[in-house]
Amino acid sequence: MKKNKPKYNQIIEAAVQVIAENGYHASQVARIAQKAGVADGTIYLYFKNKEDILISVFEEKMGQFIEKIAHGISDKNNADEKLFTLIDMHFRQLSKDHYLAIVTQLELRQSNTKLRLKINQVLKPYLVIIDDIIKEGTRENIFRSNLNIQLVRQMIFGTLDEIVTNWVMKEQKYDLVQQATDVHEFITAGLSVKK
Amino acid sequence: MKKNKPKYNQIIEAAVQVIAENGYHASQVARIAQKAGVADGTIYLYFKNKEDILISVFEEKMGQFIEKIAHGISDKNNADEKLFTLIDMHFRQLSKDHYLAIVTQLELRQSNTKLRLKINQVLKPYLVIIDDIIKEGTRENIFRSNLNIQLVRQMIFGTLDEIVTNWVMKEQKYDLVQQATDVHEFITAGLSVKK
Amino acid sequence: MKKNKPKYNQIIEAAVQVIAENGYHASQVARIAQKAGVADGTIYLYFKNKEDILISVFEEKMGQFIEKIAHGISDKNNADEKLFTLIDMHFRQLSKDHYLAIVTQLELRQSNTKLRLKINQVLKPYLVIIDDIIKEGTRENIFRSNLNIQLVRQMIFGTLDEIVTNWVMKEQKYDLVQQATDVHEFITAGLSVKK
Amino acid sequence: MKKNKPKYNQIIEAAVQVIAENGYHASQVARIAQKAGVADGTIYLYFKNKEDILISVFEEKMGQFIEKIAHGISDKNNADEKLFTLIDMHFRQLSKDHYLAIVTQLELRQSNTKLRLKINQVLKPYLVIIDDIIKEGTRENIFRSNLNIQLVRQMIFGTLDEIVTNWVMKEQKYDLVQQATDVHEFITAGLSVKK
DNA sequence: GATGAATGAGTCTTCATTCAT
DNA sequence: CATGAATGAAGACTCATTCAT
Repeated sequence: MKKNKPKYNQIIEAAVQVIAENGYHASQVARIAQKAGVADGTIYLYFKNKEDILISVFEEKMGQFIEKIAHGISDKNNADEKLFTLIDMHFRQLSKDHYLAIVTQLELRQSNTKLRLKINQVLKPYLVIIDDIIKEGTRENIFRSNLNIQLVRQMIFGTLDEIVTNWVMKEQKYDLVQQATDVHEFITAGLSVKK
Repeated sequence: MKKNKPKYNQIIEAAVQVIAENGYHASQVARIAQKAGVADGTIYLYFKNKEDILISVFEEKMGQFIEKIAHGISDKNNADEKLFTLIDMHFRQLSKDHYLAIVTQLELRQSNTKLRLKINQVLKPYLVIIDDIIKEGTRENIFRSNLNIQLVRQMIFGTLDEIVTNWVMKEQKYDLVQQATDVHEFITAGLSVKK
Repeated sequence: MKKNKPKYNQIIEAAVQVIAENGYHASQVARIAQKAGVADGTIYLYFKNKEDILISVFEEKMGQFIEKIAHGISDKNNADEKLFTLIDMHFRQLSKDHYLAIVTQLELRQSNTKLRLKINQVLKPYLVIIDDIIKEGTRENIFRSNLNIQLVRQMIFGTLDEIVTNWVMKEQKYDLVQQATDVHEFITAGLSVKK
Repeated sequence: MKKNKPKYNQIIEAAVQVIAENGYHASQVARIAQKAGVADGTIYLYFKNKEDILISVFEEKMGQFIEKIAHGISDKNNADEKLFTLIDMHFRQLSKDHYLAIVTQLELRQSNTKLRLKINQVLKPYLVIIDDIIKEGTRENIFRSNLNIQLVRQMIFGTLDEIVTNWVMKEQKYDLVQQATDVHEFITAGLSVKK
C-alpha cells in the first residue's frame, strides 16, 4: 500500500504547503516535488497525475478532520453536546492548521467541477454525522420533530463553512474558536423545541 | 460611459452564457467574443482584461440582484417580513435564471483568490442589507439584543448560499423557492427573543 | 484557403529543412517555427498539430512530385517511353532536391503506423499511374498479357524506392539519374539472356 | 558469452512480441522486462541500452533468416534455382512468423537513421548472397553479362521487400508464398514480350 | 471604433537508465 | 547476479493580449 510509504506523506504535506503559499493555479508539480525533496518523476510513482495529488490532499486531510470529530462526539451524552463539540472541533482544527484552512476554504474551491464532485464525496461522511445528530436530537425531544433534515444539514454546514471562510479571508485576525458558543446558540435556538 | 453602449451588454450576456455552458476554465475570450458577435480585439475596447469581464459580469448581475431585493423589502413593515422577503427573493431570482445560478454558485468560485476578494466587495451591499434587518429586528424587540451582528450575518448568508449551491449541484431538480419558509423559520427561531 | 497564404508554404519549406537536418524525431515545432520566421503559436493557425505538419509536407511535396510525372508522361506515345520517363523523372526530381530525398526516403519512414497509412493514401495516385502504364503496355502488346498488375506494380515501385534509398544512404555520392537506363532495361527485360 | 544464457533469449523473444503488439514507439523497456519475466535493471546486464536490444533482435532474427536461406540454396544446381529458392524462402519464413514480419517490415523501420544504418550492416550478408547468385547466373550464361550487380541486387531486394511490406500492411490477408513464382518470373524475364 | 492575424510564455508527464541493497 | 525505486531531462500546445490596418 503506497499510502504507508513515507514519500506518499511527504508529497501530501508538501502539496498542502505549496498550494497554501502559491495558490491553487500556481502550484506546479515541480515545486511540490522540490518541497517534498523528491524528483519530479517520483510524484508519478505515488499519484496518477496532478489532479490525483489534489484529491488525495483533500481525502487525507479531511478524512482525519472528520474522523477526529466523529471520535470527539462519540462519548457525548446528547445531541446538544454533540452539536457543540462538532462546531467547536470544526473551528478548533482549522484554527490550528493555517495551511489546511487556506487550502480547504479557498484554494481547493478553485478546482474544476469534476474535482469538486470528488470533494463532495469526501465530505459526505461529515454530512452524515450532522444528520445523525439532528435525528438523535429529535429522538431525545430536544430538537423539533418536523425538521427537514436535508435542509437543516445544509444550513448548519453552510453556516460553519461561511464563518470559517470569512475568518480565513480576513487573514485569521480574530479568534475563531470563541465563536463556537454563539454559533451553537444560534443553531440550537433554530432547532429546539419551543418551551 | 461604456456601460451604456450596446456592445458592453452584449459581451456581458455572452460571458454569462459561455461560462454557464463551458465552465469557468474553458471560457476563452475568443468564445465570448464570438457569442457576442464581435471581434476578439473589440473586447478590449470595453474591458481591461479577462478578469475585468468576469468581475463586470458579477457586478452587473449581482448589482441587479441586490437592488431588486433592496427594493422588495423597502415597503415591508418589520424585520421579520423583510427577512422572509430577502430569503424568498434570493431563492426566486436564482431559480428564474439558471445560467446566472450556475455562474455565481459554481463557476465564479473557481476564480483565483484575488478575484474572489473583488467579488466580496460586490457582495458587501447585500451584507449591509442583512445587517440592517438584524438591527431593525433588535430595535423592534423581535430579535434578541445580544446578537453578534457580524457573526449572525455570516450564518444567514452562509445558510442561503449553501442551500442554493446544493440545489444547483443537484441540477435544480427540486423547487428552491418553497424552501424559503423552512429556512426563514430556522433562522428566525435562532434570532428571536424567547417568549 | 490557408494553403494559398504565404506563411503556409513558409512553414512547409521550413519543416522539410528542419527534418532533413535534424532527423524526424529531433524536429521540434519550435525549431520549425524559428526557421519559418514565425512564432510557435502561428504554426497552429495553419496546422492542427505536429503530425498535421508532417502529413502536409508529404502531401504537398509528393503531390507536386506525382503531378510532374503525370504531366511528363502525358505526351509520350507508348508504355515503354512512359515507363522510362517515369523512372527518369522519379530519380531526377529527388536528385535535384536533396532535402526532399532525405525526408521522403529516410525520415518520414520513422513515423508511426497511423501516419504511414496516410502517406500511403498520398502515394496511391502514383501507383495508379504505374498501373495504367502496365495496362497500356499490355494493350500495345509490348508487355506480356498474363501480368499480375498489383504484383508488378509493387515490384516496380519497390525497385525504384530501394534504389533511391540506397543512394540517399550512401550520401548521394554517385549519379542517380544515370541509373535510369539500366533500371528501365531490367524492368522491361528482366535478368535473362534473350533467346 | 551472454548470448548463451537463457535470459538473453527470453529478453529477445519478449522484445519481438512487445514491439509487434504495441508498435516501436510504445515499446518500453519496462514492458519488455515484464514480458521477459525479469526486472528492469536486469535488461542492462545483457544489453548496453534500448537501441542495443533492438539491434540484437534484428541480428538474431535476421541472422537465422539469412542462414536458413544460405543453407537452402547451397544444394541447388544453378543460379535460376537458387534465385527461386531465395524468393520462396524469403516469403515462406516471414509468412510463418507474423510477429517477425510486423517487426522487420513495419516497426523497426521507425527507428532513427543511425539504427537503420546498423540494420543495413546486418542485412549485408543477405545482399552478398544475392550478388553471388547474380554472378553465378552470369557465369552460367543464363543471366546477361552486362548487369550492374549492385543495381540489380537493389532491384531484387527492393522488389521482395516491397511485396512483403504490402502483404503485412494488408494484414496478411492473402497468401504470400504463392507469389514467389510470379516474382521469380518477373525478375528473370522482365515485362517484355519475348521475341 | 472595429478587426483578427500574430504573438510567445508557461508546464505536466514519460520513460530510459542508474545504483543501493 | 538480480532487483526495482528513484531519477530528471525534454517538448507540444493553449490562449490572453496586441497592433497594424
